[in-house]
Amino acid sequence: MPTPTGRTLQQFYDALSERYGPQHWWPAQSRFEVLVGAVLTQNTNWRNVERAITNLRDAGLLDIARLHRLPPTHLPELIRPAGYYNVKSRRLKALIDFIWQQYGGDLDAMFDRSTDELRQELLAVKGIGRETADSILLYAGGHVTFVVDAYTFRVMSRHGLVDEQADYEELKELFEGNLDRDVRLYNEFHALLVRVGKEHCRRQARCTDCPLERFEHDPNPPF
DNA sequence: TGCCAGGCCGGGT
DNA sequence: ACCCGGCATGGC
Repeated sequence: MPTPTGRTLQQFYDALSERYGPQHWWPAQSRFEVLVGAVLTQNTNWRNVERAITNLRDAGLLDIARLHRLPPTHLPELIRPAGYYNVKSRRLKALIDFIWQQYGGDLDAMFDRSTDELRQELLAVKGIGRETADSILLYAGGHVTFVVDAYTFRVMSRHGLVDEQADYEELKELFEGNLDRDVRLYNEFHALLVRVGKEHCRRQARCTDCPLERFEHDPNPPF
């Protein structure tokens, strides 16, 4: 995709990739753990999510069948460190119930579905929004769907690369429409955006020592 | 100490 | 179609 400035989203990715190297996302030991983490990390520091996941692992509950059998009243205390533990318990339960009823608890069967169909089904589950659905699709299912999150918004808008008021689907389509359809690329790109967001793009601070400065304030946004 | 962290929902305008 | 309050812990 040539542009007026000669830069592409791929080059934007290259700049990040060169600076940080591979991110090895999603940080999990199984696909099911990705689903759990995707729900637990909603508006929450990943460090706190890790504590909750450790609790589940220690209890032998990082397993869809066991978690499905677990009385719902036991879940909040286990995931307490992740915050919002009451709502997240219901959301996790709703997700597991959905997989149980629609796919007999079989993740392979679930991910056999087409990306669009499965995305719609996941979005119909209470507590599963767009980012959570896309994270599950990409990082657990290996589906080619771009994940947008708060960091994506912040990093891209801070550097004048998207309109401040762009919404989720708009930003998602920007990436999907200007990159090769490649799971590895989508995986790495989103992880890198989180990385640079964490290190250089805090909410109430100007970006510092950012590898993306050469993309900034371009009167002719490259994409 | 107050602000922040890999959202989402439901109700109100 | 937006806008907002609620949800909650732990780190800095």
